[in-house]
Amino acid sequence: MRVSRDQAEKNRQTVINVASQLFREHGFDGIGLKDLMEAAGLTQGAFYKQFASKGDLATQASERALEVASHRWLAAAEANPKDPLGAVIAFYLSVGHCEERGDGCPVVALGSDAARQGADVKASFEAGIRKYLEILGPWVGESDGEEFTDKAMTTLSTMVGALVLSRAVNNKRLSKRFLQAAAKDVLARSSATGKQHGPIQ
Amino acid sequence: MRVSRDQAEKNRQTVINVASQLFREHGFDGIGLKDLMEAAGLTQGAFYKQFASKGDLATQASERALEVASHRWLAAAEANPKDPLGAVIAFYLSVGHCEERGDGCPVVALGSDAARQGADVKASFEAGIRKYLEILGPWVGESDGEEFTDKAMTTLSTMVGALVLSRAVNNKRLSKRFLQAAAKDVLARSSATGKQHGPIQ
DNA sequence: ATTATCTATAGATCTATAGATAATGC
DNA sequence: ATTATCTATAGATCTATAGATAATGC
Repeated sequence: MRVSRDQAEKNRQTVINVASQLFREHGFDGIGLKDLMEAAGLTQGAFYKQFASKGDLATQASERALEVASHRWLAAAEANPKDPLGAVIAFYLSVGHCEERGDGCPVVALGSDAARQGADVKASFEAGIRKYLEILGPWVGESDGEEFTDKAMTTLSTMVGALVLSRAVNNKRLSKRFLQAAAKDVLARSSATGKQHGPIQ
Repeated sequence: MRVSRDQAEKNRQTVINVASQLFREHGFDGIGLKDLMEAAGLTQGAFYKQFASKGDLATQASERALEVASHRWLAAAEANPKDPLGAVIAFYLSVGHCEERGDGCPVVALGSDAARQGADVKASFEAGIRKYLEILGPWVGESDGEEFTDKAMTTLSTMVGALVLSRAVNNKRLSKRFLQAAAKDVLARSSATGKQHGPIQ
C-alpha cells in the first residue's frame, strides 16, 4: 500500500491540482474531501498525511490556481509580444473563459468565497492579485512611483467584474455584452496611452 | 403553536430577509437551514411549509437582496439629485461596504456562488443586474439604441470587480486602493461626458 | 376542520481520527 | 523500522420528512 516518497509527493501535487479545479467549480464548501481525494485517485483516509486540514488544502489550491493563471497571462504575452494586453484580453474576456469555471481565473471563480475565508487563503489570493497587477502595469500606462498604478488596478477590476457579471446571468447575449464592452473599453483606454493593439475579436 | 396567516406571512418575509443577509455572509453552502430558521426566530421544522427547498429560499433571498440593493442606489440618487452617480459611488466604493458583506451588494458577496447555481438563482441576479444597468445608464452617457449602454456595463464591471478584489486581499492599504482607484476612474470618465460630480472623498 | 409551527428522526454527508496493511528505505 | 495509503468509524451536521400540538379560521 505504501508508495515511494517521490510518488507520495506526486500524489500530493495531484491533490492540489485537482482541488484547484474542483474548488473553482463547486466552491470551497461545495465539495468534500472524499470527492476531492477520489478525483485525485486516492481515498479519503490518505488526506491527513498530506494536509493539516481542508483549509490548508484550500490555501495551497488557491495558491496553485493563481500561479497557473498568471503564468497563462505571461505565456499569452510571450506568444504575442507586440500586443500582450490584447493577447490576454482575447482569452480572459472570452465566452470560453466565461463558460469554463474550473480552469479559469480563480479571482472570478472564488472571489466571493475568498472574502469569507481566513487570512491564509486571502494571502494566496493577494499574492496572485499582486502578480496580475505587476504584469498589467507596464501594459496600461506609465509608473507613477506607487507600487501599482491606478490604471492597472482599474483595468483588473473591470476585467474581473465583467467575468463575474457575465457568469451571474442566464441570458447569453447579456453575458457576452459584458465581456465585449469590457474588452473594448480596456483596449481603447490602453491605446490612449500610446500602446498598439490588434483588432478586437 | 399555529399563528395567524398574517403572522405566518410576516415570518416568511423574516426568513427571506435573514437569509438574504446570512447567505451573503456565509455563502449558499456555508449556512444550514437550522441556523437560518433560528436566526429568524423559528425552528427548522417550519421551513418546508414556507419554502419548497433550500434552493427556493436561495432564489427568493437573492431576489430580495438585489431589490434592496437597487433601492439603495435610487435612495442615494434622490438624496443627491445633482450628482446621483457620485452619491452611489460614495457608498458603493467605500471601505464600509468592503467590510460589510451581509448588507452589501449581493453581486459582490455571492457572484462567484451564483455562477454555480441553477437558472432560478441566476434569474434573480440577472433581474437585479439589469436594474443596476438601467439606473446607471443615464448617469454615465447617452443611450445608443441598445437596451444598455456599453458604458453602463463597463462602469458596473469596474465597481463590482473593485469590491471583489478589495475583499479578497488581506492588506488594507491595497484593499482601499482598489476602491479609490475605481471611484476616481468611474467619476472621471463620467465627467468626460459632461456630467458634474462633487469632490472625491 | 384546518394549518403554522413544533419536536423528533431518517438517511446522507461532512471533517477528522484510529488502526490495519503492505511497500519503502535504512 | 518507517510510513503512505487503505478500510472503518466517530461524531457532527446537512436536507428533508413525519407526526404531534395548539391556535386560527370557518
